[in-house]
Amino acid sequence: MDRAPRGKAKQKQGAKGASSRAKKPPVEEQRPRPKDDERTLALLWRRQERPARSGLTLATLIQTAIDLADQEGLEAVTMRRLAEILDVGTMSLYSHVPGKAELTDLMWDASLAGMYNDLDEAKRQPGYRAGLEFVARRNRTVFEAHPWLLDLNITRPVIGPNACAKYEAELRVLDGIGLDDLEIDAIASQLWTHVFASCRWAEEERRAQRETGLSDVEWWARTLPILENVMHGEFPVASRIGPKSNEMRAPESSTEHHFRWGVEVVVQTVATLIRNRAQPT
Amino acid sequence: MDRAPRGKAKQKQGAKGASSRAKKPPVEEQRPRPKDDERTLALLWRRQERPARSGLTLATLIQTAIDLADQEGLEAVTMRRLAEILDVGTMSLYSHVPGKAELTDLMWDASLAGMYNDLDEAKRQPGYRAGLEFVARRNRTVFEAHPWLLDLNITRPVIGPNACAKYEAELRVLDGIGLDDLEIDAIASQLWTHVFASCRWAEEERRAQRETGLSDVEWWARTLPILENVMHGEFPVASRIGPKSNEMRAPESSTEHHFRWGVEVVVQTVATLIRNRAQPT
DNA sequence: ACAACGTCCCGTACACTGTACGGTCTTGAT
DNA sequence: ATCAAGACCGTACAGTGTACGGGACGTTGT
Repeated sequence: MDRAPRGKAKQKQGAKGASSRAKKPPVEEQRPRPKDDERTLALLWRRQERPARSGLTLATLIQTAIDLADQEGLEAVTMRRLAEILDVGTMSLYSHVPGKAELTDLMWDASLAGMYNDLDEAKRQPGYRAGLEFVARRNRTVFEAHPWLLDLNITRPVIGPNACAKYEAELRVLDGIGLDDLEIDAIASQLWTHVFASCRWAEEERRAQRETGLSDVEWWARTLPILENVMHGEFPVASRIGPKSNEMRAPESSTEHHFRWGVEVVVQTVATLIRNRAQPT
Repeated sequence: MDRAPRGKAKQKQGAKGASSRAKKPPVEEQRPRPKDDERTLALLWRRQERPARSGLTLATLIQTAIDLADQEGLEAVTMRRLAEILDVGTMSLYSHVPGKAELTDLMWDASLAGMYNDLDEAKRQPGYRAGLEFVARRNRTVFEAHPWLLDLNITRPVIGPNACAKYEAELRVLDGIGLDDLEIDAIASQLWTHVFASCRWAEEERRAQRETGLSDVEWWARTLPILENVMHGEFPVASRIGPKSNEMRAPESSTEHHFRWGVEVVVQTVATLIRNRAQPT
C-alpha cells in the first residue's frame, strides 16, 4: 500500500512520462462482501422476537429505517443516523442485521406487509380485468407510500413472507383463467414492469419539480429553445413528439392516463392469449 | 423499554434520559448540490475540442470512464481511479466536468453513439414489426456491451446528441403508420421499458451466478427446501409458478424467449391500435 | 451459588468516497 | 510584454460502511 519512491519533494520527476502517477500494485482484490442471503432469509422468516438488552427489536429497527426513508429519502438512511434515532451505538445495529444491504432487503419485504387483506382479495374482483386493475392500483399505492422503493431497482428480491403473500395474491388473479404457468409468470412480470416504470416516471417528475422549482412544462419551455438552437432541424420526429408528449403528460390526470393505458395493454394481452387458447387455429 | 440500571458502571452521565445520544442541532440543511444540467447540456453538445494542457480531452475522460465501467462495473468508477488511469491529479478532472453525476450523464449519452448507422436504418426495415424487433435488438446490444447502464435507472436523461439520434431513429419506425403522436410515445416507452427490464433480469442472473458460483437452477434447488420448510403450503400458486418459471428460464434460450415475447406484445399492441384506427366503427 | 458461555452493546479506527478551497503554472490574446 | 482565463492539483474535510476487540449482561449447567 505504501508507494515507495513517491517522494522527491513533489517534483514529479518523469513529468510527461506515461506512468508517473500509475501505481497500485495488484494487492489482493477484495469484493465488498457478497450479501449474506442465507441469514437474510432467516431474518425474514423469523417467528417472533423478544426485545434485546437495549430494547431494540429487529422489527423496530426495520420500521425506523422505513420511516426515515419515507420522510427523507433513501440516502438519508445511514447506519449512524439510524443508531442515533434509536439511541444506541452505531455498531449495535450490526448485532441485529448483517449489514446495510441486508437491512435494505428487509425494508423491501416489510413495506409489502398488508398489501392485501387476504390472499384472495384480488382474485375476488369480478373478472381478471378488474383483478389486474386492482393489483396495479395496489402496487402503485405502495410506491406512493414509499417512493424510495423506486430507487431500489429490485430484480431478484430475497424471498420474504410479505413478498410471498403479495406474489401469491397477484398470481391467483391469473390462475385458472386459461393461461399456462409460463404465461402467468410473463403477464405478471409485464404488469409489474409497467407499474414500476410508470410510478418511477411520476416520482422523477415530482423530484425534479421539488428540486428545480420548475414544473415539467416550464422546464421544457426553458430548455427547448436551447435545444433547437443546437440541433438544427436534424431530428424532426423527435422534436415533434418529445415536447408534445411531455406537455400533454404534465397535467396530473395524464400520468394517470398513461398508467391505465399500460394496464389496458396487459389486459388485452391476456384476452388475446385466452382467445387463441380457446380456438387453437 | 429501558431497563433501569442501565447507567452506573459505564458512567454515561444522563444515561437513561431519552436523548443521551440524540444531538445534531438543526444546523443548516445542505442538499448535495443539484446537478448542473445547464452545463451538462453544453458539454453534451460541444462541437470539438483541442486537448488541454495535460493532453486530457473530455472525450477521452468519458471514454476512459466507460471502459472502466465496462471492465469492472460502475462502482469501480471513482474520480481517484479515473485520475490515476489518466495520470493526472484527482482534482484536475473537475476542470473538465462539474462533478461525478454529470460525468455519468455524459457516459450515458456517449455509450449510445453509433447505435444506428443513420436515422433511417430502423425505419428501412420491412414493416413496423421488423422495425421494432430491430430496435429492440439494438438496444439489447448496447446493454450487453455496457451492462452498467442497467444500474443507472435512467428516467429523465439529459438530452444529448446521441440520445437524440437514437430517439429519432426509433420514433421514425412508428411515424406515419397510423398512430397519433401520443401513441407513438407510449409505444416507444413501452418497448424501452420491456427491453430494459428483460436485460436487467438477464444481467442480474449473470451477476448472481458470478458471485455465488451457483447457476439459477442450482440456487433454486438449494433454496427451495428451506423455503418450503418455512411456508407450509400457504402459497400454492406461488410455489407452483415461481420455481417453474425460473427453471424454464435458466437455459439461455429462455431468456431470449421472454425477450421476444415482450417485443411481440408491443407489436400486437401497435396492430390493435392501427386496426381500431382504420375502422372507427 | 457460582462459573461459564453466548450474545448484545459499542468506542475506536480504517479505508474509501466526492469535492471545496486555494494555490501554481500555461497559454493565448492583446 | 502583460495579463487574465483557465487548467492543474495537494490538501483537507465531512461523510460512508464496517472490522475489531473489549466490556457488560442474561441464561444456563453444575
